[in-house]
Amino acid sequence: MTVRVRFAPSPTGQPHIGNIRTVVFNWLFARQHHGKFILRIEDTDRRRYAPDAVKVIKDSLRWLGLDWDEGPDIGGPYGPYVQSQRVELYREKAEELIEKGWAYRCNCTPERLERVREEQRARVETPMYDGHCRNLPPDAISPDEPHVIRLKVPREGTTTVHDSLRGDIIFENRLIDDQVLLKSDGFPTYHLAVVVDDHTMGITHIMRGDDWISSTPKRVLLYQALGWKPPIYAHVPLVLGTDGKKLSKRHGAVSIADFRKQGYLPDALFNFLTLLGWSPGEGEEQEIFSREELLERFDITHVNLASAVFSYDKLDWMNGVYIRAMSREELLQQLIPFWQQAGMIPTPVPTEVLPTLETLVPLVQERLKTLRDVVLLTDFIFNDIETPPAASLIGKKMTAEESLAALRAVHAFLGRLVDFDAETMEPQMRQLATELGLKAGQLFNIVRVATSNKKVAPPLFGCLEALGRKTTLQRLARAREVLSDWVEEERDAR
RNA sequence: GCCCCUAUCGUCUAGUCUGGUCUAGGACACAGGCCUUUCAAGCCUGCGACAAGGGUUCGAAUCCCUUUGGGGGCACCA
Repeated sequence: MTVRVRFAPSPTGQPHIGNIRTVVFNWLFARQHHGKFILRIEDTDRRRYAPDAVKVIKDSLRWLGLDWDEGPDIGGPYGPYVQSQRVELYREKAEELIEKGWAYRCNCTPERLERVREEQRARVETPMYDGHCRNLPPDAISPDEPHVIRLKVPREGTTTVHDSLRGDIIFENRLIDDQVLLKSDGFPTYHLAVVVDDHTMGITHIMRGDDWISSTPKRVLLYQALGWKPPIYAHVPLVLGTDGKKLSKRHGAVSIADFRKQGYLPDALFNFLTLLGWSPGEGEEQEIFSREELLERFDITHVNLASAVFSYDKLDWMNGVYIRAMSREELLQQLIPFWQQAGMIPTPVPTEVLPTLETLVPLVQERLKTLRDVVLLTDFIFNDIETPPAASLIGKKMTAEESLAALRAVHAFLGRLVDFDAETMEPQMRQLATELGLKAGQLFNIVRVATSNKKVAPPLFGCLEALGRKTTLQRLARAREVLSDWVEEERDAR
C-alpha cells in the first residue's frame, strides 16, 4: 500500500506555526514511507475565503522545503484539488445518503436554530439540533426550496474512533449532533467534503491536530454510511502559546511569513518544529538534525501526547547554531536582503560595498540569533551616529584628561597607518596602549564608543576596517572635540 | 454545563508499553566562573521536576482508581 497523506488548509489567512508543525509531521511521514504528500484547498466557506491565501500557503510550504506531489497547481490523478471545483461530487453523495436513510433535508431557519440553542443553554444542556426535521416524510421538503442536508446520527449506541497513538476513543451517539453536510448555498461543510475527498483521493493516513478529535466520530459515521473504510487516524497534540492557549494570531508573529521576515532559517525552523512534540528517544541527546537525519529517524508513534508550548528561546538558540554552521559566502547572501530592507545598502549591491560586507560577515556570524539581528549589530557602520556624550568616552579607571590623550594618540596613529586593516591594526594598537600606560581594553573601549556610540559592538578592528579610514578618523575627531570641550568646562568650573 | 484528550525541571523533552540499573538524564533559559578589547561564541559549575491522594507490589515516575490541574470541542467555520 502506498502511503498517501495530505495537507488540506482552508484559504482563510496565513498558515501558522502550529498548523505547520502538523504539516511537517505529515510530510516527514510521507517522505520516509516513499509515499505521496498531497495539497488540497478546502475553500468551501465562501464567506471567509481570502484570495491571496492559497499563494501564501504555497510560498510558506516551499520556503520550508515541504514539497507536494499532487495539488492545485501541479494536478495529479485524483484532481481537481480544490474543493469548490468538486461540489457536484459532494451533492451526489449527500443525495445518496438521503436515499440510504443516513441523511435528511432540513429547512429550519437560522433564527429557529438559534432559539433552540438558547433554550438548551438556559436548561444547561449541550446545544445541538433538536431533530425537528429528522422524521419528516421524505417529500415534505422539496429539493427546490432552500434547505440543508443533515446527517442522521443514530440515537443509540456508540461510535469508536481508532487513533493509532491513543487507541480507541469511544463516543456516545446520542451526544453527536445531526451535523449539516450540505449548506443551503449548495456547498458542503467540512465534514462531508473531507470524507468524500479523503476517500476518493485514496488518503491512507490522517495526521492532524487533536482539536479535531471530537469531530472525528461524525466522520467515522459518514464512512460507515457511505460504505467506505476509514483511513488511519493519528491526532497529534496542539501547539500552545506561552499563555498556555491554542496558538493563534493573538500570539503575535506566528505565521510562517513572519518567521521568514524575522530572519529564521527554514532548516532551523524545520528542525525546531520537528522536535516540538517529538524526540528520538532512547537516550539520544542530539538535537540538531539535518533533514536527512530527520527523515531517517522521525517516528510518528513517538510524538508526545501532551500539547507543547511554543517558546522562542530555544528556537533562537537553534537558529544561531544554524547560522554559525553556514559558510561565510552563504551567510553573506542571506544577510544582504536584510541590510537592504533596512535601507542600509542599496539594491542591487554596488560592488564597492561588497568588501565591507565581507569584512562584516565573520564579525557578526557568531553574534546572530536571527538574520535580522544584523541590522542592529551593524547599523553604525552604514548610518551616521550621534556624537557620543563626553562621559561615555572616559575609559575605565581613567580620568577625562587621560582619555582625551588616548583619543588624540589613536587619531594620530590611525591617520598615519599604512594598511588600514584589522590585522595590521591590532598588534600596533596593543603596543600603543602599552606606550600610553593603558590596558588594551581601556584603550579599545574608548575607541569603540567613539566610533560606534555603543558600549557593545562586534570586534573593534574589523569594525574600523569596515568603517574605513575616513569615517573612522572623522568620528574619532568628533569624539575628541566633545571630550576636549568637556575637559575645559570642568577645568573652568574648578 | 456536557463530551473528549492530556499530566516529569520555567520551557522542549528522555525514562512509562516490557515496574528495580532513576539519590530521574539531556537541551533551552537563568545564575556564577573561565576565556576575553565590549558583546557574543566556547568550556566548566550551579539552580531546577515525577500534580495530589489512595491502592497493587518485596519494590512505582513507570500498573489501577479518585481528585486536581492544563488543553480542546460542542456552527449552514475549517
